[in-house]
Amino acid sequence: MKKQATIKDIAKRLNVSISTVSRALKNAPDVSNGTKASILAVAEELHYQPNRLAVSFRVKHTNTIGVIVPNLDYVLSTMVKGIDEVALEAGYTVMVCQSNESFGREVLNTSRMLQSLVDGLIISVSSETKTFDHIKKFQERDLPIVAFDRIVPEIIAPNVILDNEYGGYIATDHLIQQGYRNIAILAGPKNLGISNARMDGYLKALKENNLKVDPKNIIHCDFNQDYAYFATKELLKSKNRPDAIFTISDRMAIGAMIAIKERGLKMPTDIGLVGFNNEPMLSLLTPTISSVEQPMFEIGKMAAKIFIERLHSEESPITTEVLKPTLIIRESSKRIFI
Amino acid sequence: MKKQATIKDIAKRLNVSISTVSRALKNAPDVSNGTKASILAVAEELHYQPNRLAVSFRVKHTNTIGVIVPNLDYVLSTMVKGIDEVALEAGYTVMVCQSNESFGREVLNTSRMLQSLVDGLIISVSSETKTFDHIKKFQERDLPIVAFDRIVPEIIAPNVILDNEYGGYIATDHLIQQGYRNIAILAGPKNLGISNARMDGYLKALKENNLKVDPKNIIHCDFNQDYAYFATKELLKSKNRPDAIFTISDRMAIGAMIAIKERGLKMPTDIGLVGFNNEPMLSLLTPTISSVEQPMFEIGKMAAKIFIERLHSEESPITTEVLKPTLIIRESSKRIFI
DNA sequence: TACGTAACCGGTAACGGTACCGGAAATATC
DNA sequence: GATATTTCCGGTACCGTTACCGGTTACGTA
Repeated sequence: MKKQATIKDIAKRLNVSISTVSRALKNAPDVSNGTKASILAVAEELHYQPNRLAVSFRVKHTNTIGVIVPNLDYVLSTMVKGIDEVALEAGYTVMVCQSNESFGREVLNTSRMLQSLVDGLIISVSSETKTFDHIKKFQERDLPIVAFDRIVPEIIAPNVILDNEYGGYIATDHLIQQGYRNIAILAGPKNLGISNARMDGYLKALKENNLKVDPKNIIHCDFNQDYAYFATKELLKSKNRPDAIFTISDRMAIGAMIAIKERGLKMPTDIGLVGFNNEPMLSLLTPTISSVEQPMFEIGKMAAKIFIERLHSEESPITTEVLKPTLIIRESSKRIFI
Repeated sequence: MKKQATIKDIAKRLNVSISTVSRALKNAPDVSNGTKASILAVAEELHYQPNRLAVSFRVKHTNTIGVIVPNLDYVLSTMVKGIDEVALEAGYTVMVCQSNESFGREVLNTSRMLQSLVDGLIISVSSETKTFDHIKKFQERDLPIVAFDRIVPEIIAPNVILDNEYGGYIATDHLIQQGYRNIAILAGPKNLGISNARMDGYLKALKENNLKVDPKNIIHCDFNQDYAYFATKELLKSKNRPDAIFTISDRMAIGAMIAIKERGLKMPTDIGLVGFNNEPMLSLLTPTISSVEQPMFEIGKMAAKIFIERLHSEESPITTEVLKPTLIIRESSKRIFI
């Protein structure tokens, strides 16, 4: 039981040629129903399993799609689940690799994938990634790539991303509607795409509501919780302290929350807080925290869908799909009850 | 730039045979240093990339290891990260698939992996999985498998699991040390391995401390938060209500916490609570919740390590590695201060 | 009857490598 | 100087499958 049956075995068994077996197995039209049936029967009997490696080697594509993500946190892993969903549906196998936010890892992964002939790449680039030659190699081989979550500049490829500006806008606008007037933003690192986009939304909302922008209310800091904690602590010390904070990630919101509590301020009365991503834990905190929710699953599905389209029709247009987030309002920012 | 260079191309270029090129590329001893160098140079120049598919096809193994997990939650995804770590180190590529806790998906995934000739399987089975033929197929083909996280009965293979009994023990013992005497357990579904093991630890701790077991304090319910909430609600109504609860997952602990708060009880004074897994959010709740922490990363690394060992030395012994969890004590159970 | 046309099937090359065998040249051994 | 031994390299079969090119056979049509 160690050796796997091949089409040769079943050909021998029936005294037909391997070509006939090959055709019968893929239900080609030029095989009689009789032989087709007997071939199928013998295949069943011998527990024949096609050797995908041999097929892939022959036909030069593998029906597997490479997926590279910086990590598998809540957001990314549900996006991957979305990719998985439609890929499986369409008969593709998904190969997931994590770059761990490391450029080196990402390059290694792309190289391995290229060598094993994945049919293309769906990628959310690492934060370290500044050059894109490793990705361009896919294009040189005419393999489709689609970027999601984080967009890839310099590369002409479909993108599936969140409308980050809109996310920043609805979060800020909501705070304004709740009567907050001196709203700070804990933005991410400067020059980072999503960070700036979310901040643009913030600025737009302020402008639309005729609120002036106070530079002191715009804080750039790392995504992590501790930075946000210290930044908030500083922010709350100032004489004209903000009465609301919008953070562009939930982790940062947590940091801000801790600083707020330490300062003895109450949410939402003294100060409002809105995060980004809507991680499940937010509804467990006291107070529960408002957040902007991404359609993660849909983003994943969309990315895979577009990928498969491009795989089939050589020159489908290169689009960038922008999905809208929704605001989940909870206690931390709900000051007005109607 | 569309076609990839092959050893044939570089052989032609140098007027040597493809065998020589093949040998030179893998640094075989019977090629002179001179030709080796020139071959390497030309390979570089032509951007030669070995076709892994061709190699795998020829040598009948792929240097990729299949990993199947029920999902990619906090625990599992860091275990996968551990697997990734050592696999990459050892030159293996990892192929991760999620079964979504579905038996059908799991079977599909194993089948695809078998067809694409992964070198073996590292698996945490889905909760639906009751039959194991799809896994046995790997063994029939002499492919190593190792089970982790959830053990696989009926299959003779190395296991890497947590010492769940010990986990239950330290959690319960800690509660006892803190002066709690009437300790309930929210166990998982009956007949589930990890559930029973953790409960055994609970029972052992009670026995060692000469506390009698009250059957009403043992609740079997689903892993999810809502069940735990309702179960706890019932539990707290009884006249002789427990003064501490140990839940075998953090999700359940959350459910219990909500019920406790609703009832107006204070942790840790009125009632103690300990969860399992130590998900990051626990330290953000009020009160912060104690929990048993798994060495997730280590479990993943260990699984991969054992896997690779078995891959290389045909008959290394079949062990089951049992890693110890540690207890993280937080506010929800810390009643005695020294 | 003869011929054209489907319908069906077989033979074979090829995909990119590896492994094995064997041979020639260079070197060592006596 | 003849033989034995390395050292280095080429030839070739082969892995499992598909694609392509033909060749039979059977059947319909004139």
